[in-house]
Amino acid sequence: MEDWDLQAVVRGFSCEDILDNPPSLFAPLRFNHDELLKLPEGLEIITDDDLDGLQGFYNSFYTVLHQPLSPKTMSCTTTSILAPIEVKEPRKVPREQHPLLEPVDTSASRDCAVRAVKSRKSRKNQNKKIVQQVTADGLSSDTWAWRKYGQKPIKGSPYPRSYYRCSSLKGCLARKQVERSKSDPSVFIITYSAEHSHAHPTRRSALAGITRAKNYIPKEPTPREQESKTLNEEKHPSSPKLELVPSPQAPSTAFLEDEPLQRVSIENEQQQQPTMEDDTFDKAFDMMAFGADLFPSLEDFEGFFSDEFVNLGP
DNA sequence: CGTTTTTGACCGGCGC
DNA sequence: GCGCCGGTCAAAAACG
Repeated sequence: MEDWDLQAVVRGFSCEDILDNPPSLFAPLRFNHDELLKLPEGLEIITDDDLDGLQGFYNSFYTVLHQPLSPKTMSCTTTSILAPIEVKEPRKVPREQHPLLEPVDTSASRDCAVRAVKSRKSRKNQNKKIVQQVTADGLSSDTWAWRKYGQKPIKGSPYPRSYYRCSSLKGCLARKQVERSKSDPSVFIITYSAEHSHAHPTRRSALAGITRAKNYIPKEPTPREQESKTLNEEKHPSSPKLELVPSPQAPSTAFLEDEPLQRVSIENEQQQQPTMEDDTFDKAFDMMAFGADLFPSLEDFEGFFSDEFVNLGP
């Protein structure tokens, strides 16, 4: 990976930037297997089939949410894998003329994308713990919604440890522990474990962008969508249609403000600090997970894309 | 009334 | 087997 100069390619690539900046949210993305082979993490779960699936899955998003770039603008993406392309003069081109957007098998694409994302998540959930030290008034730098489920006195410390789980989505494995430092009571030690299995609930602009795109597609309301929230959650506990809405309150962190004091360490069997490459791929996979969460079933996925703007056939 | 917090009970891992 | 410890569960209370 030493000779893998992604930095020039991905400089400025930020998940938040992308999600907050609709023109580049789903810029064309080329998954080049030869180049992916040089990446240290995430690669091992990507087979050729997965790669094709990810490519098609991603391109489906791009096709629907943004009009394809002109071939001239597109040419600069041919040697990069994760380059968000600045959209200067977007113009609509027929799908069959687009150099990167090939016919998509929605079933295979979505399955491959979901499989790849889940595989990656399960690996990461087993290994990574992230420890932060924050000031007393700086505990809320993470804007996830947490629910406290326990508190225990800790041997050797006069302060108890509080246990939190993510309250945004049933089944989310994300955990968080908070305890006051015994050596410096003004500092709180936060330990995160596992990862969220859903999109960040506060990515408002991204959701707005998705909503706007979906509004372009006439869609008959399904009986499921007309059910009450309670009934929906009983039948579809992991449905993101409800959970993606920003949580109106996060009591466990509502009193917290400001930025974290510092990141202390990342406890991981394999790596101490995420590299630029790893971080970039994490964000790319976050985007994939965001898409996978948005469409909990294949029916949702195909219903979203099978419209007059996208020709899914060969 | 739905959601979150509190808090004692419970459980599994570990060392002796 | 026993006790300790950390993590989780779940019923009741509190909250908005």
